[in-house]
Amino acid sequence: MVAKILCVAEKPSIARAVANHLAGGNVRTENCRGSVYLKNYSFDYNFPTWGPCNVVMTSVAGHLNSQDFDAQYKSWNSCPPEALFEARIITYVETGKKAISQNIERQARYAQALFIWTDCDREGEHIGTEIREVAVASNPRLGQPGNVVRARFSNIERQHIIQAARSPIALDEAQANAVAARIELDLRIGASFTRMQTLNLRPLFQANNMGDDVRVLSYGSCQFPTLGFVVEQYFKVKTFVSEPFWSIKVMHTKDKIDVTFHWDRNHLFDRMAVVILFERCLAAKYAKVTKVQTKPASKWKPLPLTTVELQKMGSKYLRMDSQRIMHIAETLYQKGFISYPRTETDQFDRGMNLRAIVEKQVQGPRWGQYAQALLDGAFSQPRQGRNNDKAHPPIHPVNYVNPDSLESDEHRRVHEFVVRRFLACCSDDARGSRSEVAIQYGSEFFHASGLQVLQRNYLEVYPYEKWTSTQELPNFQVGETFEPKEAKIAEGKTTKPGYLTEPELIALMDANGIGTDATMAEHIAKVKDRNYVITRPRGRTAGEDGGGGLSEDEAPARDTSARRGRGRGRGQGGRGGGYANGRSGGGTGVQEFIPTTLGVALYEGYENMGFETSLTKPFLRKEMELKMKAICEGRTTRLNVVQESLDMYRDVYLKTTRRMDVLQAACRKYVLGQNHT
DNA sequence: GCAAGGTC
Repeated sequence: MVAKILCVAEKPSIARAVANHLAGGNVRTENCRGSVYLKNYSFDYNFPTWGPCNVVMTSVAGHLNSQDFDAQYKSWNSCPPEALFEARIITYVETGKKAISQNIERQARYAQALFIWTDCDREGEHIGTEIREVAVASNPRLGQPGNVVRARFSNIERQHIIQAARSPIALDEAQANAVAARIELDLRIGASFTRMQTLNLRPLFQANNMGDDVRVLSYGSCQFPTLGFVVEQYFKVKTFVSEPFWSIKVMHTKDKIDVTFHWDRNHLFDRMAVVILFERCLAAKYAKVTKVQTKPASKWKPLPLTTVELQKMGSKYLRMDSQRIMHIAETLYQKGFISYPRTETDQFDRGMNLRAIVEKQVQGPRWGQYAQALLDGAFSQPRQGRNNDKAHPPIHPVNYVNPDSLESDEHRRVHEFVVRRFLACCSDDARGSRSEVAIQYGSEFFHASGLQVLQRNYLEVYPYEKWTSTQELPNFQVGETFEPKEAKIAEGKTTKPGYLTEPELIALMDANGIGTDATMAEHIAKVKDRNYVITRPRGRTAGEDGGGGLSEDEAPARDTSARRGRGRGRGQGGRGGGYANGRSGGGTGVQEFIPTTLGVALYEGYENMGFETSLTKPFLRKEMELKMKAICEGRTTRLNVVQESLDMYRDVYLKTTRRMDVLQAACRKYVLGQNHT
């Protein structure tokens, strides 16, 4: 008798890819009843484990189950919010997912084995247990040991998939348990704190006709740290005090070329000290060349594209916010133009045929010639980053599409970026030569440097980065002495930092483990939606609005309408710049984040309570991550982690309600313009 | 009406 095997992937795209690889062209495709995008693929395959089989390959679409509190807790007035720390949680399949779970029930009924093909990460392991639960309920025989297995795969190259099909392993229960703990904690803590905050603070706003601004005062383990980053930068801007500093500059002209030598000490904050050192320079009268050096310099090509990098680059150069970028990347993916857009991987698998992907871009009107040049010999293997999520390759174009056929300019910009980034990855680093001249003048040392760009290489196809030659340095010889044309003390001052921009916020979230590649943009959108922060386009230059504007360090934003046209550029770096290709015009497009009075009030309120572990800082989320890791490694259990964490949050919750006056005072201070004390 | 995580 031929065995029937049911395979279930995490998403339709994986089901399709795996089915095509295993079926070798002989596959029957059926629509899944009640779902427009789910397909069932039937084919025959000879698994070493089960012999010749009839296979049905299908998928879910992410998590199958949802969880919520028992119906009796539904109303916000049904119980004190802290009851949600213990309230019974029910797990159910949402209406929209019924068709998916029914499909698995039907297909599992006569299967001898269930072969799970979810992503090989923690969430994938948990989704695997959800699939198993549905399948075993429909066909208890699958519950026998060894009848539910999973595939171990880290990309969808043919050979790799076939290898995975031949060597199934067991689901990792520990990883699934870690996720179950996260789900429970996020729900209990999020819901209880959200209700508590809303019920206690909203009346304050309503009494002052600000009820419309405050629908829900939500708390979430990702929302609050995200808000915290924005508020902390706001305070840095607000409390910034400019400090004067002084430096020495030495100017000279040789071979009709003007050079400025910069002080090795950069600058000092003590004017008298600078004056004394400066006088020693003048007293020496002659400067002596101590070093002349010309050495190769290169600017490295970018790493293969991850989701976080796409969002950072996009919000910096493509004039869209991260949520918009992800939405567009998703549609490009679904149409088959780019690979899966949610990936942490910044290394291409060695076995991947990158030249074949480059070849598809040869017909592109704007970058086709460049792609052809890569194929004609300029191709260079991409750099390897340090991240690999073992589930997806870096984001890359998979098929050629004529940009003019894409539905909007935003789609064209995101698509063009993905293509150009990929081609840049497959190119050589930019090459140049850097010359340096160092001099001693009195007791002090100075230097000048010049850059000549010799081969632009990847920069030709990647206009988002700049690397330009500077004026060449005159010819100096070591040991040569000269009397500088001019030397002077230059005065400067430290410049005010800017508010957080979207790429900076994403970088902070990424570094602190707040959210995942797929959810960061949602958390940012959420704190905007909650009226905790607003965004506005970053102004172009200091003092541009020519007076009359509000000063930089006034109160935080009070409404949701962004005030335009003020603000100043950052002192150093990170200015976003314009989109290259001569299309920069009109503003940099990068958005900056400013907390609202409400956002500052929540932040300050919790800070003023003086808890050891602040809710507005990323440590708690980090701790949860560590605990999940401990579950995965068998050092603790799901039950332990849930109990421990709930005990801790219960404690914070209790302290918060006891000191609700502090939180309320902060709200009054910022939102209602009243002083507390 | 609450969270964060998958995914369409």
